[in-house]
Formats: sequence, structure tokens, C-alpha cells
Amino acid sequence: MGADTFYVTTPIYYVNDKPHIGHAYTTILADVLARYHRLLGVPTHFLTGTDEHGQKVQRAAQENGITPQEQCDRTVVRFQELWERLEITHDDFIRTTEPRHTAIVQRLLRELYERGEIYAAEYAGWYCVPCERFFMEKDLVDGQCPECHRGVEKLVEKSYFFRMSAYQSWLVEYIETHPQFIQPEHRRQETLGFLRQPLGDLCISRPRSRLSWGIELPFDADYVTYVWFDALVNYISAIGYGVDEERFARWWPASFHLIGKDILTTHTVYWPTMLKAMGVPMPESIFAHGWWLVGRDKMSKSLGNVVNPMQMIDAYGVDAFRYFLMAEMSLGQDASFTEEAFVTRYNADLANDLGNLASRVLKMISRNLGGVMPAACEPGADEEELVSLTLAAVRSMQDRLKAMQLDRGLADVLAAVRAANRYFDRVKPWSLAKVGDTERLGQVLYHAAECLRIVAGLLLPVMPAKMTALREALGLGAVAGVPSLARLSRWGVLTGGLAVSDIAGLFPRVERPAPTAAPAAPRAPKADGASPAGVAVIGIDEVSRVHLRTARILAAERLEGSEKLLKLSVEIGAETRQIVAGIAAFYEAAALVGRTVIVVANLKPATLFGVTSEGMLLAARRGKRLNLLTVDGDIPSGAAVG
RNA sequence: GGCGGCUUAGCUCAGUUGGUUAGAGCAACGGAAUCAUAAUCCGUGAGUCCCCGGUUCGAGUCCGGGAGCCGCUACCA
Repeated sequence: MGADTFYVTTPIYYVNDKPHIGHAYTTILADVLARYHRLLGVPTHFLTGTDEHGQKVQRAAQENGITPQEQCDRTVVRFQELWERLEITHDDFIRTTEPRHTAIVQRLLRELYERGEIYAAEYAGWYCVPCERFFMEKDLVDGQCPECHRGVEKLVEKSYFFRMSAYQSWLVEYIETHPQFIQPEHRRQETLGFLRQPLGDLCISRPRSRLSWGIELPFDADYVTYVWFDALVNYISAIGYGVDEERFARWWPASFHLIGKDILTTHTVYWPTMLKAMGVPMPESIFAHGWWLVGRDKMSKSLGNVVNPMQMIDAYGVDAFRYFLMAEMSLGQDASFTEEAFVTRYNADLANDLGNLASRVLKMISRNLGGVMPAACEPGADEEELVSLTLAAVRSMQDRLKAMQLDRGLADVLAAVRAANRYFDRVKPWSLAKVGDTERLGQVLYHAAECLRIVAGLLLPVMPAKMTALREALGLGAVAGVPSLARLSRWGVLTGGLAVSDIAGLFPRVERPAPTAAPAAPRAPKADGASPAGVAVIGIDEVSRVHLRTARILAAERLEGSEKLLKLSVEIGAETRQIVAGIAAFYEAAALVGRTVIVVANLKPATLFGVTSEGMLLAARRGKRLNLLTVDGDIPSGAAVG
């Protein structure tokens, strides 16, 4: 950003994905940041969009009997509709299939190719026809596909590579000298850790024969570019890179690339080196937020616990949903989403504290003062705490915004709301009304209304609809325009005589959901001693999923070149299997032959050091000791354990 | 295994450059009030600040060791 502009981006979402709370969160966060900067009077540009190329789209299109572009056009609306429901105020929505994007991608590819930043290389690999995937020699499992364990064909394939390795030392130094470049700090460390190993070059192509739905390489029509040089470039193609230099210079470098922690490396390693090669300045900051967990579990399709934003909006309203996401997550850390937590916070913060405050103030002005805002007046000793906490909230919100600690800023705003409720109780305007002290009553209601005015302004970026309604109720109609920081920082801005209206149930209280169908992860009982505290309890059904068997070790040998691994041949009943075990430091190979041990028989095979392992030995371990599990007395191999 | 991080009240978390009786919200308990969305307000916490050791006049805050959890990574399986 020029020092005085703000350009914020979200990742572009894969168009074939179904929008979930994670997408919603990043986008709402970007929206809130954009709205705050607009409120601060900073010229703001907010970009989001969709990533539309790739195999999944191609495949879905085939299944639906339509073109890939039609497939994209069909699914992109899921995002566009959600953003509309969520009151997202992006300035631009880029789709990677748009000509304004593909043209730039191709131009960049050509330039980099001509400058030798992109080069072709041929190498032998292995191709699995059913999986449609290409593997390197080292990835194969006993010469077979690591995914489906079927045969693979040898293939000499040409690919194009971006000379990423050339920028490794530059990147390390850049990150070290720009502490704000990757945030939060632990993600910066993670990237530096990643960069301690040699960085390879980046494969940026796929042969058209395998992936047709992509942007064609301008120097080789048999290839399309693969994700990196397509998706990441959206951040600059959308703001006129190479086309409208004035516009580009206005917004670039971006102030924030907001991302989830799952795409850290692509944004902190691939993207910066790409920009460096292009000769484009670095973005100010790449900010990785955490994930929303569902209870204690990762959200996943297979667990069936994906939170659908639309359902939450339907049940509780957009503003409350936005507020919860912003208030509940400490930026950068993971947070837990449960409907119960949502309702608890909703009732406490929005219904009881803010909604109720608005209700008691507005109703009293309506009933006792004829719906007319009392005259402005100076705060006195009674108002001291109220004024100071409210104005502190204004300063806090600005500071917290800079530090990307929105949750803390919101907490300080709520502190001001609570101060107003305390103030109300202390000065008891209802008593003043009873004794007919209209002058003092007017003063009290004026100050309470001032607090509401400022709070509504501070929360407007988070809860645009509700806070607009509140401002209108206070007499700040469209005429008053948007709040400015200058007015929010001052006490006594409301003018007497404004028409105040009552507002019915700004945030109606909601009942707690019955501890629901999908209860937050089962809590381990703590008191009954049935399990070690903090360890999840599982049922017998889960235990039975693990097939444990006795096995006789037929042969054992050190794996060449490995420090810890032994390759074992074991007999499990009639079957003979190969198992790799990391026990070389504890057992001599020869001493194991003939022993009966316990193995997990239905473990997914894996490849270690290029050797397939079809199971796992069980061993007890404590510190530097390790002992294999075996059986008491003689029993044939293949016996069930359990 | 390596690197990094975390461990503070029942729960979610704050705790600045080491310094008076360690804080907030939620939950719980007791009370007040009744303008208001049965909302609000007041009061109530003997929390080994994970454990052990060290530096210091003084450590949640620094150093060493250990435990547990998490992230990335690896020849985990």
C-alpha cells in the first residue's frame, strides 16, 4: 500500500468446493478490516474471488455433461451468494477463467521463460493410469503406485520448472529483515524452518493430455500451467498489473494477504520468489489465521461436522454470526466453534449487554421525553467512568486493529457497554422520572445515548445491519452519513432534538440449543477414574477396528543406509509379510528371529526408505527404553489379540 | 528424531522492558433493584501461574533440566 491506502485480499477459493465456515471466516475478516479502514478514511480495496482451473472442475464437468466453464459458472454462485448474505463488501471478485487474468498469467509466463526463470526439464518417472498421477521413483511402493498399489508405467516426461531455488537465500534474508512480512510470528518461524532445507525448483506445468482445463503455456501448447502461476497471480492481475500501471501502483503492495494456515508455504515461499523473479515488490504482510475446530475436532467431511454458514445465518442472523467469529477467535490461533458457545456469547454480549442497553435507553427516551433526544450537556463526576471507558474503547479498537487483535478490541467495546449498564443502574433514571426531575433525566439519557452512538460506530464494521438500525434509532439517519473516527473520538456529538425511536429486540435472546445431536467431542470423564484425565474415551467398537495379531519373526535385517530401521519378515498365520520397524537402536536383528510379537495387521501400508511396510510392531516405550510386546507362553502366529 | 510453540481460576483466555494483595469474560453461589430482551447491578476465587533447580533484594515474567500437548519436518508405523 502506499502509506495511505489499504489493499486486502482473501485466498481465491476453489470453485468446486462447498463454502464452509473457514471460507466465511477469512472473508468476513477481510470485510471487517476493509470496513474499518474505510471508516478511518483510508482508501481501501478488497479483493476476493475463485480459483477455477484444475482436474476436479474438469472431472465434475464431465460427470455433468457440460463444459468446464459451465461447471464453474454453476458453482461460483455458491460463493457469490454467500458473500451477499454475509454482507461482504468486496470491491472486486476475480475468477481465474476471466481473460483479464489469463492474459496476465500468460504474459508473465512468457517473460519469465524468455529470461530463463522458467526452464524445461525431462526426467523419467512413473505413471499410474487409473489414478492419472505421475510419481517419482522414490514415491513408489515396491515398484507400484503408492495410492492404489497397482502397476505403473515408465514415462519420460517433460515439465517446466520455475527457478525457485535461486531465490532461497534472498528470501531467508528478506524474512529475517522484515518481521512483519509473515504473521503471526510463529508462522514466520515455521517458514524459516522450512527454508533451512534446500529449496528445489517448482514444477509449474502439467501436460495437456492429462490436464486440459488450465491456462496454456504461451511457449508450449502441449502444456498448461499448474496452480501456482495461475492462482497466486490473481492478487496482481486483478488490480491491473501490466495493464493499468497507475491503478496497480495505487494498490500494490498489498497491505494484507489473509490466508488460512494450510496454505502458508505457497504464500510465504512460492509467491514471494515468484514476485521477486517478476521484479514486483513484496506484499506488506501475509497473515495466516488458525482453523475453526468443531468442538475439539478438526472440521472434515468424513466426520460430517462441517459447519454450514448459511444455516447459522438463517438461525441467528448475519450480524451475530459475524460478531461471534470476530470476537471468539484470537487471530492466529485455532478456535472452537459450537452452537452452544455461539448462543452463550450471543446472549451474554449481544442480548443481555448491548441489546438490553439499547432497549432501556431508547424506551426511556421514547416514553419519558417524547422520543426527542435531550440537549447536549457536559459530563460530570457521575459520568466519569462511562466516558473514559467508552473513549478508551475507541483508542483500543484502533490499536488492536493495527496489531490484528480484533477480538481484544471487541472485548474493550463490550467493556464500554457494561460501563453504560452500570452507569444506568447507579444513577437510576427511572427514579428521576418518578420524581419529575426531567433535567437530570435528560442528562443521564443523553450520556447513555452517547455511549450507544460511539459503540454503534465502533461495531458498525462487524455488524453493519444491526448497528445501522441502532444508529437510526438514535436519530442518526442516512443524513448523518457514516461515522468518522473524529466524531467517534469525541464525547457530546449527538445534538438535542433528534427524533429517537424505540427499537424492538435488537438482539432477541435465544434459548440454548439442547446439548445437540453433534455434541462437542465427548469429554473424558475426569472424576470417575475410568480413564486418564484428558484422554478421549472410545467404545469397544473402535477398539475392534484395530486388528491385532500375533506374528512370528522369520527374518530380520538392517536397512542399508538407515540408522533406525529394521526390515522384518513375519509370519501371520498362513501369510508372510514384510514390516519395517524403527527399533534398530534397541534390538539386534539376529536376536529377533523366531520371536513372537504383536502386530497391527490392518494398518494401511506405507513406504519407508523405499521399502513397503505392511503392518506395525507394538512396543512399550519410556524415555530411552523400548521393549517389544510379546506373548506369555507359546501360541501360533496369526492369533487374534484383544 | 530435529526445529518451533504452548501449559495462568471449573471453561475461554489477558498478563507489557522481572517489582506492591496475579487479572477479564463466561459459568457457580449470595444479595440489590425493577427503566429494560426474567435482561441489569453489587458482592464472593486458600488459582502449587505444569514440575525441579538456578540467577536476583525480588520471577508467571530471565536461565538450565524434565513432563504433557500442539504445529512443521524427518529414515514414526
